[in-house]
Formats: sequence, structure tokens, C-alpha cells
Amino acid sequence: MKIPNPISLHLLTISFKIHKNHFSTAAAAASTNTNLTTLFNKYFDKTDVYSWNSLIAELARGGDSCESLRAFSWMRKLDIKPNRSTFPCAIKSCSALFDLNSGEQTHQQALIFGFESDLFVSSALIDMYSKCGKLSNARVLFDEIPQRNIVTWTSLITGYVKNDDAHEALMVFKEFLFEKSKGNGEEVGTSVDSVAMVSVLSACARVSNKAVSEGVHGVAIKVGLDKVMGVENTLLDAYAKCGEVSLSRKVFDEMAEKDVVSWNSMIAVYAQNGLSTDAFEVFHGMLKNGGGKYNEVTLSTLLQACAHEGALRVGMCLHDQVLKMGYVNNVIVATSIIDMYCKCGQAEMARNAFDGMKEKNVRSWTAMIAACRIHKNVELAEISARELFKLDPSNYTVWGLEAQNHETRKQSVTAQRLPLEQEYIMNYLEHDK
DNA sequence: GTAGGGTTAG
Repeated sequence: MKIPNPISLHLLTISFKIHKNHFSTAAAAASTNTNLTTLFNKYFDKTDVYSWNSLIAELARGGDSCESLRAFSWMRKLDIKPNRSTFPCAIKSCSALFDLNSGEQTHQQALIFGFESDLFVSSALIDMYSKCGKLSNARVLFDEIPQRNIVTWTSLITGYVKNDDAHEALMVFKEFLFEKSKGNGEEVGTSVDSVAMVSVLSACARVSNKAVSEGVHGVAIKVGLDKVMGVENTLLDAYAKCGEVSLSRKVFDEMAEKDVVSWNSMIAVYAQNGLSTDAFEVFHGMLKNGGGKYNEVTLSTLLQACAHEGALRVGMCLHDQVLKMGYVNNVIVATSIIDMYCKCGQAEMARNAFDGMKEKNVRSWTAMIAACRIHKNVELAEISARELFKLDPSNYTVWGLEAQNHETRKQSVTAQRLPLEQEYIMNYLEHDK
């Protein structure tokens, strides 16, 4: 029986997971899940590349990238020949996992099967290399493509943005516009789309230059994409990051429709510019007109506004809401809570929130150290700093602690010198070959 | 049947 209808595919996806368990825990599989395993074995045609493609795609779409890659390698072990639809999904799973090794291997396979000039494969590869920090590989691939389309252009632009080079991202966009103006292929208006505009505008947000943002906004108007919600959301952010809060608000007010990202973005604009009252006001509007649907980003941003305003009572109320909605284990949200308590002068509450955190990272330690300082608990600050030091030896918070403790100071010096020593050793070994 | 995007923490 052939697969792809959505319902059986869903069943197969589940049965695939069970199938995997079947080998590791035979007993468990034998009890309750035998039916699905049987289903899988019965309906999944393991000789059919289309079945494998569907499975790999479905798993990748569902965020189960690990299983998606397992499916790909299983398929290869059975010596099933992949086709042009197999690779984009498999490569996408490598990017999602930031797995450069698998990415390179999959790239090699794509070359072996002759898909090096396939645009779907190329754009997935450009995305994969840039997500894995290998932007130069992405660039080489891009330069080798004879006929680029908007997706390959966008992949490269996004790659530069994600690798902290928004300026180069804008240069690539400029190159794109130039190429179109020469009359090569389609015109700008027909080739650019909203995803590309969003990507370019996110680069504008990072370079924070008003003229540049206005220029890109102009392009969006010219090609008729300025009224697309996603574009408006990014444009709003881009203007705010240039310090143009009123322009940002203008975009927001003129939106025909707003989603949760629109509301969150506008709240963030005010919270980040110290305009807490406006941030609360937008949230009020969100509750009234936004269908009352807010998320962890909303709460985290509002906590930031409370931190700025010293609005402890609102902050505590938001903390309650975080607990109710089950966001307490989200590192960003939890860090916002610690920071809010800290800035409201409640070091004890900050510490309680910190102790309750399941997962801690550099930012939460940093917020905790700040709370200790406010509480004038030098000893605890010192202990926290040492913990932070283990996570991130180059963190400025540790350096800023004035290293009262001799040991901390000694470790600091070692950490500063270590990279140089490593470089020296590497050089030495290179020349000794 | 397949590729690319936006908001939140010091």
C-alpha cells in the first residue's frame, strides 16, 4: 500500500517513534504499542523513496529533527536512492540541530546524487552552513549558483544577520537590487517577497540607521509588501531600534490587523526606551482589542517595564501569571523576574526566584550577582561570580566584581592569557609537522 | 512532496 495521505502519515510518524523504542525496550513495545508497530511495518513501504521523503519531511516539520535524520540514515542503510525532495528536508534537520557534521555528510551525498545545482538543495545548504557558523561556505555555495532565486538570496541575507554582520546582509540586498535593475531575469517587484523583506528589515533593525530603514521601507511600498503583517511587525522594530519611536508607533497604529508579535513588539519598543507607562498602556489595549491572548514574551517584556519603573506590585502580579501559565522554567522569563525584583530593591525575592530556577545560564547568574550587590551580600556575589566564571570565563560581570578574592583575580588573569597560549601551542605544532 | 523570515533578558 502506498502512503501519502495525511492521516496515515501521522500514524506512521507515531509508529516510527514506537518502532525505535521497540529495539531498545522490547518489553514496553510488546505490551501496548504492538498494533502501531504492526501498522508501521505493514503500511510503510521501505522500498519506496516517496514514503521515506514523507516521513523525513513530517518529522522535520514537527520539530523532531533528530528522528528525521535517523530516518534519512536508515533509508541510506537500506540503499534507497534519495531524490531531489529528500535532501532539502534532511538538510533542514541538520540546520535545526546546528549539526555541522551531519550537514557536511548530507551535502556530500547531495553531490554524489547530482543535486548540486538544485535550488531547493542549495538554499537549504546555505541556511545550514550559516546556522552552523560557516558563513564562508555559505557564500561560496551562493556564488556558485548560476540562477539564483529569492529564497537563495534570502538565505544568504539571513545568514549574515544571524552571524552578526547586518551590514553585509544589507550589501547583499543592495547587490540583489542592482542585479534586478540590470534587467537580469525578473524585476524586483515580481521576485521579492515578504519573507525577504522581513529578513532585510531585521538587518535594518541591527544597523539602526534611520535613512537605511526608510530606504528599505520605500522598497517595500514600491513592491506592495508594506501592508503585510510580518513586514509591518519587523518595520516597527526597525524604526524603534533607530530611536524613531513615533515612526514605530505610526506603523503600529496603521496596521489593519495585529497578531501577538505586533503587540509584543510595540510593548518592547516602549519598555526598551524607558517608557514603561506606554508599555503598560499598549498591554491594556492588547487585553481589550487583541483577544486577550498573550504569551511568555509579553510577560517577560512587561517585567522589564516594571524593572525600569520600580513597579513591584505589578511585577509580583506578573510573576503570579508566569506561574499560572507555566512559563517559570523558561530561562528568559525567569531571568526577567530576577532582574525585576533586583531593580525593585527586593534582593531576597530575586534570590528565591533564582534558587527556584530549573535551568540557569549566564544571564540568570548575571542578574543574580546584580541582586547580591544591591543586597550588599559580597560573599554570595563572590560565590555566584565563581559559578558564572565556570560558565563563561570572559564574562564582564566577573571582571567588574573588582576581584576582592585573590583566587578569582588569579583565575581572571589565567583566562585572559589562555587563548594566547593556545594559539602559541597551535602555531608550534603546525610548524613542527 | 522539497528551501528562506519577525517580538522577549544585562
